[in-house]
Amino acid sequence: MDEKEKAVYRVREFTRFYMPMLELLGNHYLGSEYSATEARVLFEVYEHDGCNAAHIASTMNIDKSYLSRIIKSHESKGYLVRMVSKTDSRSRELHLTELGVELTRDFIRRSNAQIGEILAPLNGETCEALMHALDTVTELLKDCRNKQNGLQE
Amino acid sequence: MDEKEKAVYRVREFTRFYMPMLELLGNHYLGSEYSATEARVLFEVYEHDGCNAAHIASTMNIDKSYLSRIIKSHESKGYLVRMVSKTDSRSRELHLTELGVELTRDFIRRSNAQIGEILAPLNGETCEALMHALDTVTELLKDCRNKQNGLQE
DNA sequence: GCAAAATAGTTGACATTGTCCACTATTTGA
DNA sequence: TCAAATAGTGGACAATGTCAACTATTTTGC
Repeated sequence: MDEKEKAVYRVREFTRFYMPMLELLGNHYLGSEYSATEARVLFEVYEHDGCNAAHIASTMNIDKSYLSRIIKSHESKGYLVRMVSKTDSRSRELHLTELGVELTRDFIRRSNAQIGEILAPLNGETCEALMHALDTVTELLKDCRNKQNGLQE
Repeated sequence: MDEKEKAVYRVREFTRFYMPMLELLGNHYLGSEYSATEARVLFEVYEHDGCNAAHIASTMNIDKSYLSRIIKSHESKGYLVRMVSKTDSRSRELHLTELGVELTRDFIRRSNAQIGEILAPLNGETCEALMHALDTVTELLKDCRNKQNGLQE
């Protein structure tokens, strides 16, 4: 097993450990009454106010008809509003309502609380170490991605 | 924002980056015709030959009736066999068939290939760095878990 | 040893989640 | 200006997951 194979094995092993640890598996978002997909749609609009369904469908990689229904449901619950775009009347700009913003922020709070609970035993030093290690992983993987895109594009 | 809050934020940020990077979202396992759940069941039996459904249900945290049907389906496709346990006749030991082992190994090969492709630009040195960083993250998070379980149990 | 509780697994009914295809309306582009 | 592309909707359906009831065992407490 050479270095590269070891690293691949290690990434797989890490993933198997990391995902269940953060309870990222399963369908309900942080034990809320909303599915992970429903929550992510709200999150997407929260972060990209005024985006349209096509944007969400492509970034989340989900079916547009499915998304259409999720958006409809969010609208009916008063979490977001749709406004016909002025530049393209096929497209509707999505905006969270105050209620939707509240709900989304509550998701974020709960997610923070959950992770905060997991990290509770860390002290200043180990916090630093964790963040540093996460930075390293992120940098290395981003480098990989950039180099590959650089070659292809 | 204190150290702890920074770390929590950093973990969330990392997760948002890491999961899509490895294409861990979505329902099909590595573009196969099997769902992630179906594949994970095979994987579980592959790693724990002779385990029973209860073991899988608890480690995967899925409904036993759902699992019962997945196992039935795997059996009907010839991927595994069930044998009544000699020590507990309520329980059935699960064993992959040769075909099931083949399929599972193929999943692992494909997963390795996929991750290998992502890691392709790494060299010996950066491989080491990545593995070391993953080890650090794993250790720190495991410590958190152990300390918390230590307090509770 | 025995009744009650717990456990392994199955099944039916159902709810949720996601996919596929056809369709309208609009915009883009040759 | 007309064909192709894009945004979004809706119907039909398939896949995925949940809940409760049930049988057959095993374990537990007495």
